[in-house]
Amino acid sequence: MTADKPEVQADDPGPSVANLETIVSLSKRRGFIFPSSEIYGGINAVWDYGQLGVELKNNVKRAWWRAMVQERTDIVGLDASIIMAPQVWVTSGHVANFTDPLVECTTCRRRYRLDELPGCENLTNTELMDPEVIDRLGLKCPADQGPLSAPRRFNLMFKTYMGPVEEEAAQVYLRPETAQGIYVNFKNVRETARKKLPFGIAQIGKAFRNEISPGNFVFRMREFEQMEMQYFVKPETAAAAFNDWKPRRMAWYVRYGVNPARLRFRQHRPDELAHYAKEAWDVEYRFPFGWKELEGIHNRGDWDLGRHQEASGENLEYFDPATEEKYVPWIVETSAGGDRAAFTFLIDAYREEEVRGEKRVVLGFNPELAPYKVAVLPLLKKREEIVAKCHALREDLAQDMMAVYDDTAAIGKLYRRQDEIGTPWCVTIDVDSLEDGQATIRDRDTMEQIRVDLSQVKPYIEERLAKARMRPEAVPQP
RNA sequence: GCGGAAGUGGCUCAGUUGGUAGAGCAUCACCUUGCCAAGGUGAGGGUCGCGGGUUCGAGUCCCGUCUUCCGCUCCA
Repeated sequence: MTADKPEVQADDPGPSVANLETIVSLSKRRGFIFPSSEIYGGINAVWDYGQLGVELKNNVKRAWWRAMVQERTDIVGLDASIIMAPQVWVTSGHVANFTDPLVECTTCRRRYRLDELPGCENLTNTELMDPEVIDRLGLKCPADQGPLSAPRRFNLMFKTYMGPVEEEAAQVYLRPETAQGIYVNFKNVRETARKKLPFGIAQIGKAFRNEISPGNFVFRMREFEQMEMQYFVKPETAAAAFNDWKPRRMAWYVRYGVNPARLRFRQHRPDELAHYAKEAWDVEYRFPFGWKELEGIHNRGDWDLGRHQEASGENLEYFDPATEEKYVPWIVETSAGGDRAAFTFLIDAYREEEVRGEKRVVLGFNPELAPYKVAVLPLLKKREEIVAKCHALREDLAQDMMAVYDDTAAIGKLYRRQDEIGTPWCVTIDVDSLEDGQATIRDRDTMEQIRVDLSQVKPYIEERLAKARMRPEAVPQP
């Protein structure tokens, strides 16, 4: 393992497992994340985003899209379908590698397709999955004669049927990764977007995997969102492109508030490289349950386009007008988890503070990611003029940002409610406001209060939001 | 997939040797207060994860199942 940072950051361990339990409970209590289908007992490794969670996640996706598409001239977006031609998954290698009964040698860890071992060629599906089949047929590891595990089917891909009849011919898969949707559209985009190499295609979308070990809240789910960008380059420049994207991707998390001390890179060892990868690094975050992958940056070479070109018969080469060369582009991929990113921002924003002996939880989101940007609160809800001004202000703010009104508690409690869900600013209208036309803006992080004219509330917040989006070059490097 | 632990109102939990459920917080209403989780009164909300079984009677015992967490395994 190669790490750019030491294994332990004693000075900043980040949220603990106990904090995580608080976060999970808060997520449920305030409406960030719920177990899916909870009234029926839930379903394994699937979660739903509630009224606050959907805002957070949408903001995360928007922030990613901003960095990948909006701010760049060389990357365009795409939204490919979840159901693709089954042949795609044959070409990609997913069908061959993840739908078969596998057995593993318990000593050398080699894996075999059971139906390819001598004497097993004609076994039925039922026989192939019989736990006793190894003993019954006296099977041993072909390499070292070690004992074999019971057969296990790696049903990575979700299957369903297209059309009215459930038959083998109509079987389709829910995509286990979004990348293939980009590869199969490479030719379409290249022809219509008028981009010269190097250029990229970015996509955010759902993917589905029958993970063997899901868990850790929303860290590993069976239905999840990927945020992927495939960058197509001239083969000789792939290494340089890789080295450009690698730090850029870690900086994105820092840009939106993740503590750099809780981020690191980890390079894949040669023996753990995926079949398509020439080089692979992960951006890892220090979760309460350990350092875990947030995002992978992979040099995929020409593996994908080459395979699709061969299998489809379509010419996927790029003609370079400058050099008059023709070649299959190489791909540098950045593949992030949308749910993991949202989870990371949630965890990293967590902090506990003590105010006059009372403990309170604050989610210190970057304002761009906060579900609500501003809460408008009346100091006195008895005064109709105050309430009316609050509603008018909220309505005006809501034209441009998520803004909420709340009057169902004393002001101190209203503030803390907003702190707990990470609202960066609260605007309070009081009796004086009726006279001087000013309101109080209270900052979640500094607890400072400033008094501004009502007409200046929105410009003030918009200016602060713009600052929260800090240009990439202004972001401190991890 | 294996082993362990746990599932009781939105959250955190209590429920004695089986006798058809409580607390705190939260929520809502009203009164009071008015700049950092104030106080008072009241209200709503649970067939105790789900399904069977034993029993006159099960949150409490038995079986199955689902879900979550921990460990192992696994991990494109």
